[in-house]
Amino acid sequence: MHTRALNTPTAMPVSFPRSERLAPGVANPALGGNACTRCRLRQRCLPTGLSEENLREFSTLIFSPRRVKAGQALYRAGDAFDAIYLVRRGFLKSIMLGEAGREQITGFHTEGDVVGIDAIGSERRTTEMVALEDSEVCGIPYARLEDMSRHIPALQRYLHRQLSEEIVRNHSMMFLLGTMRAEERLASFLLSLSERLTARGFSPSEFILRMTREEIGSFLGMKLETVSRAFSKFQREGMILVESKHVRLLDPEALQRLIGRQAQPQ
Amino acid sequence: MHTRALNTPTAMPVSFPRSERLAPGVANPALGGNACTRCRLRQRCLPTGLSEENLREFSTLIFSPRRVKAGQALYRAGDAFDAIYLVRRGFLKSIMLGEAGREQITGFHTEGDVVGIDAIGSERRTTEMVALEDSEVCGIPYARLEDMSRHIPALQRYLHRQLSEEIVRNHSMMFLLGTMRAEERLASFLLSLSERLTARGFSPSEFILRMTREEIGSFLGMKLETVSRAFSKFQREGMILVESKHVRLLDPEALQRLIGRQAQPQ
DNA sequence: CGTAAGCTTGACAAAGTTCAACGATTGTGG
DNA sequence: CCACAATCGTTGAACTTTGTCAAGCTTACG
Repeated sequence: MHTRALNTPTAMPVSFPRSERLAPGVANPALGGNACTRCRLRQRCLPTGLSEENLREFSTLIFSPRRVKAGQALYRAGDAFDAIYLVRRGFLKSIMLGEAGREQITGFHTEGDVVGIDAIGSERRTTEMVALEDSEVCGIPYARLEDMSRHIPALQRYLHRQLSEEIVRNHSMMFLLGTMRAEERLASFLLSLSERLTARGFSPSEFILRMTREEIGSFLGMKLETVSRAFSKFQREGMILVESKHVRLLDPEALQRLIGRQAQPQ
Repeated sequence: MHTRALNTPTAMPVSFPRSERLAPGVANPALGGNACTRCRLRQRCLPTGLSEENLREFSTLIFSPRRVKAGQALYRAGDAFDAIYLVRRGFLKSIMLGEAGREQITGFHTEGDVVGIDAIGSERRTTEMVALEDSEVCGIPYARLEDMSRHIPALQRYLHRQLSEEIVRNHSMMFLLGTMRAEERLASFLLSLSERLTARGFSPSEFILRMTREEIGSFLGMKLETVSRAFSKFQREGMILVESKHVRLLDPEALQRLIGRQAQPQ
């Protein structure tokens, strides 16, 4: 039935950009110093423009990959902030906790993403990072990264770009939460998910949601029932096919149009 | 009535990042290169822990203060990103523009704040910064700041702290927009405004709003009528006194309680 | 195989928006 | 300096969107 690879943990991407693959499951030679240069994600996660020597030096920074099982936390609010992480495999959510048991998901993260960078400047974590499926991350001790970025300009630029991207993402999220209605939010969510998966070599139109309706709702600032109804409506109107976690976008332009219409001057 | 001296920095062209390309960051003759050490805001806006020498060097980075009149833009979306700014006086809003004329205010800024830092990593501005009252900002060319932060660790830390604070602020905003109801948002807004003003030595309980109801609404993701009604309700219940832009907090604890109650487990 | 978790849907309630009217304030040009 | 226009703020009433509660169904899992 499916002709395209889905974004399941087992499926390999169909057209992985510059596919440079290590046999899946092969243990990373612990701190080999050049582990990164052989990583299948190096195009995506490493700073560009490093010399061979710099790359080797950078490589020594990195902790050997750490596993985080589904449901487990990579870090919790209150933990000391001492490292940022590169997601090597899997899928995670970051959560912000407030008073009265209120909480909100502030992001979903998958392979190639840098996570945990938001705590820079504070001593402790203010958010929590929890795996939604079995995942693997590479830690980079932040103090050493900061040091090293002082004499490797490309690394400094890399760090700043990551921070900047975090800020830009947050801004679009504020925009979404501040100006869009429920259906627009969901449409926007689906399109951006599709975009991110495409950039990783997966099918742009068909994917598996790794999170529950409740988690989508938390992220988008709405209740799970509203998420569910919006999914059903999109399906009824022929824009998507949805069956539980399995989604297929039939008419992305329609979703885009749904977002675009609103509010003209005067 | 203000007196206007035509040969002061006041007369700077509005579009200076584009046209005024020469000598960015050259020490301002009028201010003698150590202007910062004598600035009334130095405790608040400068990096801490700089040696005398470093401080002097940092000082040479800074453009002489530039005025932005109420209603004018410091920069617009699409402008080249080449500097960040320290607000020396006044009050500004940052705006994010979307399709279909949608827009959202993503922040309000006043003296001592660092603004325009969000575009790091991109070539161009993605947001717009507009003065709500006559304001004055000091520009810092970003490229040179990045350079200099390489050999002055305290400066690097300063930069990272600013970025981090931006991220943390954005997260609380996402939390507010994602989990709070209209009245909670407004209460939260008032309390944080009070907090910020207190930190600047103003009265914690009485202040003048520099923005309209519509701007508050845009920031908080609600309509101006809803803002107005919430104000009226707070007043009716004795929590605040409000008369147009003039606000007095009578019972901050009640506002705090209003936010705190909601949602228990199971 | 039974229980828990997740998803969908309906009916109703609550919150927020829209539209409209009107008063107050501000700013501008005569 | 006044008069007029424009902007801003408040409030009511009708309406729309979203949340709440409840039921039933499916799927996952021990």
